[in-house]
Amino acid sequence: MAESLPLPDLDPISDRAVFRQIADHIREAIERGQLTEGDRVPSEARLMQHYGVARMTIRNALQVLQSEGLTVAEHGRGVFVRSHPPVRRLASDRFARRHREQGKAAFIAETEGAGGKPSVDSIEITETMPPADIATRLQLGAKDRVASRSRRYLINGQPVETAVSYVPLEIAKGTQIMEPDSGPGGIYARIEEKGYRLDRFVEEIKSRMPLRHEIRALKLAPGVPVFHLVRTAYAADGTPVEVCDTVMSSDAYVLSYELPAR
Amino acid sequence: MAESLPLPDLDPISDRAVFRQIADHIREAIERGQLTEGDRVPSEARLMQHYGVARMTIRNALQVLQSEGLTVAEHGRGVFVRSHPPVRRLASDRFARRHREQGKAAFIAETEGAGGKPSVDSIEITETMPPADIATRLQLGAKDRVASRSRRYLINGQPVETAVSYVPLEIAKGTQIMEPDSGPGGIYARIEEKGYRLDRFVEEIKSRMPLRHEIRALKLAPGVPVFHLVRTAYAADGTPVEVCDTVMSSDAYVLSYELPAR
DNA sequence: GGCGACTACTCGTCTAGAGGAGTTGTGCTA
DNA sequence: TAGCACAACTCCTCTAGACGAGTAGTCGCC
Repeated sequence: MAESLPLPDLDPISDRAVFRQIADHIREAIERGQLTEGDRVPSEARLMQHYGVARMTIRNALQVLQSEGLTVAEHGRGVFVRSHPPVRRLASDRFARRHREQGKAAFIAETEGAGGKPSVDSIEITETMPPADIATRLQLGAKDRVASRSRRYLINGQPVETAVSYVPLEIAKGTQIMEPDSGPGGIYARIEEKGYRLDRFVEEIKSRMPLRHEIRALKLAPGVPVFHLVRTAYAADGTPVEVCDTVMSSDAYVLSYELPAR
Repeated sequence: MAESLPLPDLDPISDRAVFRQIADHIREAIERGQLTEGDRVPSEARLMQHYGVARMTIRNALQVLQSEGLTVAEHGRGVFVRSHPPVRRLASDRFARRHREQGKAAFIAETEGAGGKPSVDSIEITETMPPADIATRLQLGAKDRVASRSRRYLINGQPVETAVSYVPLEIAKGTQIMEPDSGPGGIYARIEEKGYRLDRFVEEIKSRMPLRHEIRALKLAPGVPVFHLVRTAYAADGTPVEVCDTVMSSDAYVLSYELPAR
């Protein structure tokens, strides 16, 4: 290869499809470090020449790597090895009361702690009927309404998470929960001020490929899955007081939990 | 469509690529429930006829859906809407001491509780040098060796998880940890018998697309991401006594954690 | 020096074919 | 009736082109 990337030739005996063999070669170059983050993969034209195959065969190979999340194609520039930005921890004490008492919302505290610049975006507050699964989690009746707060979180300008919180209207009404700025300590602080002492949270985590609107909202590269996390907050008497439905770029997060051995 | 699936026509004005429009149509049919789990998507030939486009264009559209995890192609049979098998919870009390005292390993207890048939597979026990990140987590020196137990978990014969546990050799030596059957209550019970009272676990979760060997080992459908979970077990004095590195099909699991509000 | 046009290179989309291989049902044969 | 051969249908791989559109560097003009 003129670009000094030594790709092997095709194995004419193998019954592995040609485009897969080519994908294998490039993948191995990445795994061996011959191509690293941000490097450009040889162009389609070069690869066609090297392997002596049709363009569609090369494109199939590149498609494999892209859907594995190893590369990104940039129109007019080339195909590049994906960079894996430093990940951020979601510590399991992120909802500790002491943080609320210091007036910091979890996301802000956490991001600043990791040396990033947090920002929040697209805040929308509405009064609506909750989706059925949210209503179930909040133990609401068929006619009960909720306040929903949706927003998008960014670190250094890069979107990493979208979230929608649902709070029974009865609790949210007349508080700063209904306003874009939910005040010091965030909505959990407001809920506690209303007399509901928070007792525990339950988080349920799924992992899946993003839907189209999620790819847009989080500017996800192809082949990056998302965490879909639903957190329910319970008051001391066992009543659920909030459900937060969040979708996170799996690139940006390592989730961390501590479990007692009891 | 002869198959009674009413797909709209292409929008000749839209500047959205034809193959994307076609993917959109099929995706919407799935989302609206016109095509449900296990249903066959109209064949390439039918779609070519319906839309009046070339075969590669149809294949591109189907490729989009496949990489979104919505469909699976079966050679010689057709393209089918993926089924999402019932998911299983990983309750946050799965490592509670009471379970160990009842003699059940976490996986067995949990799966039977959910009405599934658990089995374990490919158990291999070796004495080796641990990978660097594992050594760090176990706070081992450069020459310390570990016992590694790798195995694969199945539910009703379907592989769902691979796991490798690393235990410092000093702890594992001479115990049932070195044998395929680690005895009642699993290796945590053995570690406690050796005098290390387990205090807490820390779990770190990433989500990513599977590597090739993981696709094979877990029989993953295309477009299914995996959870990569690393759990470290700490004794009461703060010493790490085990690290377990597991890769789970995101299809088979919803992870669930409970956090105190402290 | 600054700016715009041009050009070479990149990936994106699409066409129109080809042969291959796996699956399934039909219908004939033994 | 059991079993096998075959046909029809499916998706898989690959070729050889076409045009479009985004990017970036060069070069000449003002």
